Amino acid sequence: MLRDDITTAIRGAVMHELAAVGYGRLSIEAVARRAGVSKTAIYRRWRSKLELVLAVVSKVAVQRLPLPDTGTLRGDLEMLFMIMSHALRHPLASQIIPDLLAEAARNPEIAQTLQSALQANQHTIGVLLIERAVERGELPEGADPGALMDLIVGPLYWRIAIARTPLDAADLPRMAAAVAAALGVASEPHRPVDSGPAPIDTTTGSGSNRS
Amino acid sequence: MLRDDITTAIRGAVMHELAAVGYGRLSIEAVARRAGVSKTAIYRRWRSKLELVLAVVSKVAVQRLPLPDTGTLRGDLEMLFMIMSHALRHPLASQIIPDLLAEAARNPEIAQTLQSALQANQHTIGVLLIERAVERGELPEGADPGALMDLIVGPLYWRIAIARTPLDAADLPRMAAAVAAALGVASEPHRPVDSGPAPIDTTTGSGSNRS
DNA sequence: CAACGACGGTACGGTTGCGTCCCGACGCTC
DNA sequence: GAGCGTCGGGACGCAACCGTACCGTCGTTG
Repeated sequence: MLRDDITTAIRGAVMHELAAVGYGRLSIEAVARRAGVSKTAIYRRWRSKLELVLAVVSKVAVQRLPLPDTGTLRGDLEMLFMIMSHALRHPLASQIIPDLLAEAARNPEIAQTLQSALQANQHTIGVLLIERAVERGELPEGADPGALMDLIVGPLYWRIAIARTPLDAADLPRMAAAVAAALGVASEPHRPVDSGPAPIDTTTGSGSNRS
Repeated sequence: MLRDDITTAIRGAVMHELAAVGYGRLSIEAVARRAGVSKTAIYRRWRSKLELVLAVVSKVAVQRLPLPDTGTLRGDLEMLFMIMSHALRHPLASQIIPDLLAEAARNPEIAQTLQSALQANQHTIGVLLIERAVERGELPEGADPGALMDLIVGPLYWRIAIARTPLDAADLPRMAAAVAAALGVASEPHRPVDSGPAPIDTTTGSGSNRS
């Protein structure tokens, strides 16, 4: 029986090492050093660096985010943003996630693992949040969660993980409101592009308004 | 005098190598091999891997994107999205950019270089696109380009570089419309958050609707 | 209490990359 | 056409890491 405490130490070391040097430069030796463990201990548990990282990351990524129903799309978004920004603020997460996502562009196995993890959360978010909004009448039916996902997670992810501009908690409601508006527009059934320079209805404009 | 053709070959090799293995695993030897050049040729031009990459990337990143005035915020966004998606579709760019952005989280020099490059484009986008919209009356004055940037580039970047879902060109207008709506809401002057579970107006709701 | 089995740790050969040094080749100048 | 300066290429010593084989230890079982 493999000792749990050592397994745990390895897991932690992988996370820290991943954050410190990234997947590309992650070395088994460094993980072993940081964990205060021998390389053999690691090779006994996982066959390769890829397997090790995938296992550790999967274990962490599976943790679902709770997403309470606030009663409104905007409220749900605000809540989601708070949770996301909290999660992405973790120094480990904010370094590991972009790194692995970049690595996923090269390594199909990593891509698939992340895709699965992402898909899980996507369902938490997509199915829950969006379908809730549809049921409330805040979004029209037939809204495609996949297409809306970009609008939901894109801005916050960019802000925190890419631009890394400090994000005041007070900014989240504003962002939530903006995204809610975007979702309204994006999920409208196809409408002809009002060509030309006519002033635009920046709000959801035509149909599909609630209340 | 250093031979230009060799310098060019090195630059190309760096880009390809960067895309293939990422910054973390980029090795001078591999660059030299791919460029069909000796290591000395590289060390004569740059002192280290970091300097090499920064120089090559800076050279590429400086190229500004043209951004014609279409007459409307939505049109400008659509145009911008087309340009961005075109640029991000390049296999090299779509692998190098996320990789370097992830690396920037660890390496301050890379962060600063990218920040500069990003800031340049940010001004192209922010000052041009947003101020144009303000002048047209499509956005209220005092809109903070920095805060709006997340809404503009976040969704498309997420879609192409992170989720890597195929993006139909026909989807861009929809996304542009959605983002335009988001910008309208986000740039509204502060308004009290309607607290509580009262049904929320997911659109811009109260005032400030144009047209 | 003895023997077994599974564990973690150390040591090893092989590989890869770093950064440098030296050499032959090429072009330019007088 | 001879000499000089600069270039690119190959080789070297050094360090890190990979994956494995072997060794001592500990807990368990009969």
